[in-house]
Amino acid sequence: MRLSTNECRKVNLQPSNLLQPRCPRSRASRGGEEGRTIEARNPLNLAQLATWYISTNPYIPASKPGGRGLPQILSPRSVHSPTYYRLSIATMFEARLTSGKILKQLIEALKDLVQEANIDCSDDEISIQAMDNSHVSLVAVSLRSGGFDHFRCDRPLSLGFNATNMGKILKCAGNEDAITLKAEDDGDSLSMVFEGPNQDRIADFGEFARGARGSDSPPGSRREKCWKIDFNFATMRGVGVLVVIFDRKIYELKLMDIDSEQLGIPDTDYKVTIQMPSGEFQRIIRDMQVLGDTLSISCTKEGVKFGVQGDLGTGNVLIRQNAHAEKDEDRVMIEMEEPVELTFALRYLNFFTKATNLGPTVILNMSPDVPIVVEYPIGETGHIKYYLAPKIDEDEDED
Amino acid sequence: MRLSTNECRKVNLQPSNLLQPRCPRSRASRGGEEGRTIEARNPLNLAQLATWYISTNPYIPASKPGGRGLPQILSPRSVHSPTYYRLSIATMFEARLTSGKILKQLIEALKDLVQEANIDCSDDEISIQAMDNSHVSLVAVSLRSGGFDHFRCDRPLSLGFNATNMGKILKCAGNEDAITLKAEDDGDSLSMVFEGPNQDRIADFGEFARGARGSDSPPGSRREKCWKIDFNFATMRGVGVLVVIFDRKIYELKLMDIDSEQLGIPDTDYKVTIQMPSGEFQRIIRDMQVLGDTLSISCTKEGVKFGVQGDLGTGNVLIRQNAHAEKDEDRVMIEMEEPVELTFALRYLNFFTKATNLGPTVILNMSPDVPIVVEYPIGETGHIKYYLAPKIDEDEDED
DNA sequence: ATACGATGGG
DNA sequence: CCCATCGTAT
Repeated sequence: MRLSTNECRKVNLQPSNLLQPRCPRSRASRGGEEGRTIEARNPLNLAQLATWYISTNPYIPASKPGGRGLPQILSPRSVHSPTYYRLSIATMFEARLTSGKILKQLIEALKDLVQEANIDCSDDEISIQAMDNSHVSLVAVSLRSGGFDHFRCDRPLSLGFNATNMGKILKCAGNEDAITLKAEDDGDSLSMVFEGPNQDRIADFGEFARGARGSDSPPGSRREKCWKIDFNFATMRGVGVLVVIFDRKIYELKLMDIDSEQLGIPDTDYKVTIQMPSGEFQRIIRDMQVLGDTLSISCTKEGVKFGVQGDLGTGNVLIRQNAHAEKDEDRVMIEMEEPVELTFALRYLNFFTKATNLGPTVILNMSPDVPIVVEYPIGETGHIKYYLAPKIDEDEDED
Repeated sequence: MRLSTNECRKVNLQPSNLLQPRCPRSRASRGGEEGRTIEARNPLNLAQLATWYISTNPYIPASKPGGRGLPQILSPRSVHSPTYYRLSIATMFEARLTSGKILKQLIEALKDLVQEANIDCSDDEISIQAMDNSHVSLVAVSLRSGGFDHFRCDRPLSLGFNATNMGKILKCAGNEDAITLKAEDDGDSLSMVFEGPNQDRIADFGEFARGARGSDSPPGSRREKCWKIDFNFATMRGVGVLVVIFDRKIYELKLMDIDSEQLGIPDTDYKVTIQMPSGEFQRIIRDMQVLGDTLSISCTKEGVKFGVQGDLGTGNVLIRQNAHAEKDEDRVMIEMEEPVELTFALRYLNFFTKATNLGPTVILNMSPDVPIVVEYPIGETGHIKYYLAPKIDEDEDED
């Protein structure tokens, strides 16, 4: 495939520095893949090509015999030789999170509540929306593309997954692993690539070439002169480097078609908004469950009162505004237009607190007679929100 | 209610500095409560009043609509204005432990052995005495009033509780929480108030007043001018301050009537008294259980010998006097009038070691043919003692 | 199989 | 004193 003039401009290359296509545009036998072979006249151009490639296609899948999409460096006698590049551009969706832990925790925060859901990928975010199995509560996840190291989504994609199974696979990722999600438009599986921390060897382009030499095919093989290397891209000391991946795990999760019932999530203004430490909220929910199964949350100017009544006795926790705690995460901030008191099933609130580890803070939004929103912000670029309708007040019940 | 001259003296106020009662003595509708409204001429007097109030009534319950016992500051235009105080003096029993952990551990040390018991409150101590469920052993707790931050018991009170349920509620307290117990004479529940550490905002009286202003009722309400604040009292840098409580949990445990079988606990002189590290004793009991279910404890001039026999083999641990260990808690001290050897069911001794965390030391008292006393001192002002009758010697059995 | 509590180690 | 891992209990 010929690099367009525009592409050459992006990568700051003169078209005259490229040996243009050896291979004509072609479709590989599997999966709508295209191959590129591009020859650069010198290592600088190779670097520029790599930069461009990575910027548009951050994840390069691992080598498989007969595999596809593998960038190959063909016969580079040295970095000073022109180098051929074949690039896969078949990937429709690809997103890399350095902090794979977030993904692990997100699925943990879902899977008790939801069995199956769609991951909806667009060019600016990943989102998940689903009702819980008993259709009592609703959960909505959003991770905006800016929160990823690399993000590419050629067109909107809906990936139906089983949360339990995804949880099982994600348990195979270390907490420190970077996780790359990858799916193709017509695929029936989601690739999850786990890369261990501190296990990458960093090489500049020279070392990269030497490293590549080391991963040569066995002597005498027909492909002896065919160089392959798995790499990822990073910027270090302001200089582009190639990172040789030493530890890579690839899992493929089977996907399924799931009816995406469109969930009407109102974007109401709420009468009260409470921000508090997520751990404290979790503790309150856990403690209250000892005494009963229904929690009342009452917000007044005095603070937020959590109350429960049961056979053993009653519990009441009062949290007061504390907007100036030393640590941000210890702050309790209450915005109130008018007092609100609602009651909820503790069972579901307890499910919600599975998200506690996603961040130091939880935000509760309440208005009379509408579902509470329990929101856990995820860094600066995402959130998981749970919606739960209040129990009907007994008095109203009698009406 | 008028402050008596004596009360004024206690609080170091001249009666002339008080604006005496606006409200006549009255009884609230619920629970035999009395209201006081006292006006002080200046903030210093307010401070003195607070001191006095707190010293006699350390816990101030949270505000409830129409509730009782809430101290109210009425219309304090500034701290320089006279301030009205309404005080609850209905509480019959109230005791505050800064180290709530002690209470948590005490109940943990009871609940495997005893299902229900009475907390007996008198003006100089809290005590619990009960036989275990199978009436084999006996446990006796004493916490003297001096061990509490505040202690008030207007008249003796017997509070029948379920140990499992109290344990559940105490698990809702943090290990660092201060715990206040509170009961009323005619009540059927025990209030347990947990206050977190370092979550109080400390305000001098000026700030206190400003803080109060912020918690005003909604504009236009009838109570617009009625100021409420929950507070506690502390001494900081030698100066009295009011501490605004930011985090307060109130649990009410249902109480029950329990027959208090009067337990004849002999206060014998024992032939041997052994003091040793509680952790070491716990370890011995645990290890001995591996080999058998009966432990012999034999105290001679050589030291204390713990022995067990079973199918797997036998175990023997000898503890020698070591009265001069570097740390007090490592000391082993044996006082012996005459050698004693007794055998006990390990099952019960193991229950007793649930109290290990209450202190570094355990004291064993033994005489021939009478129950052993396993005592865990609690600080300087309390203890938990377990009594267990020795097994009848087989030889005697055969006689 | 999953979910919570308890315990042990950092 | 908090976290993580293990073990139990549903």
